[in-house]
Amino acid sequence: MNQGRRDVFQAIADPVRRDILSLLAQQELQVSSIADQFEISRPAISKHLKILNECGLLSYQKRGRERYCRIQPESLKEVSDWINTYQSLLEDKLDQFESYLHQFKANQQPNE
Amino acid sequence: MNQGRRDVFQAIADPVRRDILSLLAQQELQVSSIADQFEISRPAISKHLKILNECGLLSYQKRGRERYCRIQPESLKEVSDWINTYQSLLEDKLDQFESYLHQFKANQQPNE
DNA sequence: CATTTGCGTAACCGAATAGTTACTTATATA
DNA sequence: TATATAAGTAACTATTCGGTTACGCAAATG
Repeated sequence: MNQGRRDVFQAIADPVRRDILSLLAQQELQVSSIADQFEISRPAISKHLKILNECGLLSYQKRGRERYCRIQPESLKEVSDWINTYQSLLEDKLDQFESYLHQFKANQQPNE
Repeated sequence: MNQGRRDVFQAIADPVRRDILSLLAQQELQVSSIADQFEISRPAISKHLKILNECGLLSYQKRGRERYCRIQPESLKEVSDWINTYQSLLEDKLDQFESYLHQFKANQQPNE
């Protein structure tokens, strides 16, 4: 799991981390409440949380001996922006599909 | 780099693969033209292409001895959809920031 | 037809990943 | 104050990843 400055693309590559984020989208949770939702050990969860924290997707707030985790979705903007650079390509594809449909329909009902 | 059914989240986690996609967003390219753009070896590029292909982000078209690669952006929808489930959270954050700004402005100019 | 070119595959390697168990520290509680 | 609980850290392990070099094969070309 490891060290160093973290990349949000890599952080969301792991399905466990995506699941953690989706839990936290509903509500703040302390570490062990998160761990309860998974088969893997608590230390493993701790490491995932650390990674999410290091790339800015998660913040901690300590209350007593508990550590509450909150999702910090702003970093997802980086991914969102990246995806958006392909938006026009995606739309072209949709357009192509649309005109295919149109063509198909025209062929089905040639007298329309 | 390995086997099995591929995950688009993992595919885009690697910066080289993201760079390949951005090259292909401009134009179709054959394998060695792609490899020319990178420091790493052609076999390494081949493996990256294979991964992109396995998760549906890239298609091949063979012409003679050349193999042309085309981006297939539809699979990005999966990521896009996932991001969108956090869109409301992101907007809340923006709202919070906005009302913070509003508050700030109000405090700066109390007689407005 | 010999050679070059384009490209995939195999075998290998070091580093990173994701998990484990064992331990420690700090806070809360009986 | 002794004990239980929350959670991080260390050390270790197996697997995956991203790269390499060496090789093979099919298509183009001299």
